[in-house]
Amino acid sequence: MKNNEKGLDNFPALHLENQLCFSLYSLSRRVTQGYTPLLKPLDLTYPQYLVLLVLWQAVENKQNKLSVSQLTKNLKLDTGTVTPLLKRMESKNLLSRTRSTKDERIVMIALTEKGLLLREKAKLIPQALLCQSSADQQEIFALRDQLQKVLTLLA
Amino acid sequence: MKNNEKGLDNFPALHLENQLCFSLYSLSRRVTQGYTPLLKPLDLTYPQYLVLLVLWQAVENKQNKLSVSQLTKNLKLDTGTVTPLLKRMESKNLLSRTRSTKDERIVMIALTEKGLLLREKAKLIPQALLCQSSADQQEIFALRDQLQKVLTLLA
DNA sequence: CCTTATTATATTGTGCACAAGTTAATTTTA
DNA sequence: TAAAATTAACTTGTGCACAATATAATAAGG
Repeated sequence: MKNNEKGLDNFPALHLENQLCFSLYSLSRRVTQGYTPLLKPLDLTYPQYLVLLVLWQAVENKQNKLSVSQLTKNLKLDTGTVTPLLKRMESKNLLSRTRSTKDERIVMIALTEKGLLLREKAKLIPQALLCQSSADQQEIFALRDQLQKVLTLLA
Repeated sequence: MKNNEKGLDNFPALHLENQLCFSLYSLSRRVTQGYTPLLKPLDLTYPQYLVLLVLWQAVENKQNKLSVSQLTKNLKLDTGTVTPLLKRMESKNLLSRTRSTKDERIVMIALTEKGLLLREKAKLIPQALLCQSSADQQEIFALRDQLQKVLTLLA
């Protein structure tokens, strides 16, 4: 009887621990889980936090409104994800959605006072995560740069 | 008027591109998107493919059954994710779910013939992805090892 | 103009992901 | 050995993620 009739062949390329994809997938979820307890007091989910990061950064550049498409581009998510996400955030009074008068296809997103003020609490989060990670800052930055490099290659 | 009344403070730690978390999150989704066109001909989603990877590897170790909890441990997912995932795969006739007689709390998962044979098609996938990635194998392995290292630190 | 194409957002349907709570079987312990 | 604790899997509810499609407004071409 041949080996493969018993399913005893070796397919090392198919082993879970050999796959970059699985490491990425696991670590990404693990990191999100690390954020959860810090975001819960702010009543935010992780994707909602990412939306606020983009809007807060826009404010620093004196842009107090972003279109939905600018947001989806920044977040690298599609409208099927972002539209309901923004609606949930609107219902929590974190931002407003207003249709542009110049071009009525466009919906502009602006932070509310509540959404802007949340930044004061959120600014403590990155440092808190670094502390609990026991990985030093150099390593985190190196990994981030390597990930961005691969992401660019795939884009 | 003070600077922060206009929201013009700088919060570089809150900038999207400075956050490891966002790079991980984006790249992980991007890699899954790379798998999708290759998995579609096999009628598999990415998490379903991961389940099969675990089961195929078990077969190589002459284990033709794994408990649900062994699967969740390998995949680092919780039962609320895995139970419905396995039911969908059972309904596609990729695997069987049988309650253990020794301990009736335990449900054992085994590949069907169809699930086992799918490995022959799936074994082409890792190489296909490497080819389209334009990143060389050394770099992929280095990144994978770095991710696993961080994952261990956080575990 | 008026049609055709494009763009911006929204909707629908499926499949994860996970917190929280449930149920039932087994193990531990008093 | 009966009560308490633990374990394994399931269920429920919310929130993404994305493919595919729809709708409506604007732009482009004839």
